[in-house]
Amino acid sequence: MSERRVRVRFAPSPTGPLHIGGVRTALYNYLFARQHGGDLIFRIEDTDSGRFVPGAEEYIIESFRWLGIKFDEGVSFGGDHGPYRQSERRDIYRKYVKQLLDTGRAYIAFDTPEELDAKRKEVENFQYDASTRMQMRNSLTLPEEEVKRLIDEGCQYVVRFKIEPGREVLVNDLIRGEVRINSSILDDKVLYKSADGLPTYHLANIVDDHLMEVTHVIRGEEWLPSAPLHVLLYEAFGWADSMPRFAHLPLLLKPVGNGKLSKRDGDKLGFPVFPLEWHDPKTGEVSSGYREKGYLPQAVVNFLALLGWNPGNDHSELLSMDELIQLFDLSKCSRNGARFDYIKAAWFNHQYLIQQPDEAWVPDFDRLLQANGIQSTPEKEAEVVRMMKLKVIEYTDSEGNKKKRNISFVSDLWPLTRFFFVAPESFDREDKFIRKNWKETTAQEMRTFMEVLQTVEEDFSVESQKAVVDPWVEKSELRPWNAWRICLVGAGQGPDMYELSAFLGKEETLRRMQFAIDSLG
RNA sequence: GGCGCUUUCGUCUAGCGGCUAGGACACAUGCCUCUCACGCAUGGAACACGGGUUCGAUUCCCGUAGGCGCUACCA
Repeated sequence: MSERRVRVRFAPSPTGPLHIGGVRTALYNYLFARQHGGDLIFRIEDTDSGRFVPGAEEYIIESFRWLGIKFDEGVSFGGDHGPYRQSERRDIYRKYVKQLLDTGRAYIAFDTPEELDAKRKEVENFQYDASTRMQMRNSLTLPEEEVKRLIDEGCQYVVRFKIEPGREVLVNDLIRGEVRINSSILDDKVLYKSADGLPTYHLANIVDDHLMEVTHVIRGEEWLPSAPLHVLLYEAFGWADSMPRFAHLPLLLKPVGNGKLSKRDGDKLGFPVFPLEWHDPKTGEVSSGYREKGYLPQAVVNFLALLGWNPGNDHSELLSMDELIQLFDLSKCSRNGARFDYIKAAWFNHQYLIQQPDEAWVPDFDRLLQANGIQSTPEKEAEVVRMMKLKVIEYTDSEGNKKKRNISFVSDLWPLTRFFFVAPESFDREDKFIRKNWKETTAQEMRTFMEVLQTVEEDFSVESQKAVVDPWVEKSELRPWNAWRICLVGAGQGPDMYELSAFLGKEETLRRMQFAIDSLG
């Protein structure tokens, strides 16, 4: 094999938002291209005019921009192998369809979709191939003048690939090894439709990959059955020598149940299957996206990379894009479908989230508070984030060990920070923590404690409180912490009590205590 | 139905003829602590089945069963 520059492509169809499985395919192409110092091409396969969805192309481009997957050429990226939109390459395809027709590798068929449907109903397992094509209405069975007349009359037709039966076709797959199939089971695939003057996927795909000098075709396993057809097409064009290598990736499966991952699964189990939120222009339906759910792009990339590929035992599973590029290896891709584990996806996000600086959280946290009807200031929010990171995300325990909390998304913070902004309105006497920490004598103790707090300086800083409270705690031998926490939080959670009361201020702290005493008695 | 791909803990996987079958997520228990879904420690948990090949199979081959995909004038 000659030393060609590695060129791969990701070629979605703009029929809607980009599925997460497609994202993984693109990612693998990107990793492969980068590792080999090659090019990644972005091609739009819009040969099915009926399924075109406005905005899909822009959505896909924005998704990759967010994820940090960069293309070297293609739609919106430039390059000298264009145009990269298949609907703009009609003349090119026409030329190659003619070549196949002229060399007798393809023929014109006039059978209407209705006729074919009828045939399929009539004959069980009907297939348009060597065994049946001589009974159909095509340029093989009709006289030449008749064919010409039909075309001149504007009769719609398709061009079919004439598959030679009884041949063993070999597909050499980088992941699966040699796959052999007999050409007799292939049907005479439609390559071109006169109705819209566009080729089908198969023809356009081969012509474009050849013209764009693609060296490796890395795509989903759903294409494996048609790979032999593609091999045959390369041969028919006389391009067998420069045929790309194939690699068919395992599919992403539902987290539970049978079948491949679908949009429905995301809705049902509450995780996104699209990188970005998508507003369907036709139905108005909104599908959630990883970005809007609070995922970090590095986490999505890391998680996806490991779904169907693994660098082996000597590596951490936390891998940056650069590390992925270095480690990626097609031959180490697994061959069986991978269930989509959204719980683990959240764990990856946790890992990347806690590495972020405090400031990075504030805008998202602010949005979270606003969504919950809280008016606050950026300074206050930054203070809460600091406290939560200190206590909840990362803190040092009594033995000096660094500890971390399980926050997967900034939005997880709301139930953990609500009490900073909203005073407890009621208390659940059945709550384990409250039952254990609020006894008959507690109300009286809290009253006494309030008197002590009254004497703290008005600034109510942590230091001012400690100066007064610590000695009192030591002398009185009371341990007010848990009961105090009930007063201020209403439950057994939250940061260090001094920090919390300092944040709330003297007035609010005492107010909440009085309320708890009145409520719980 | 036909054709193809596939089969290691619940999940993602390591393993490429000889291992107490390893890791990660999840789960359970314990420790720590003024609370918490963290951290640390510990634990339970897998080679689909049946034949071969071999001194020896999780590993190689063949069946069976299960899973997945394709079977359009969609990609």
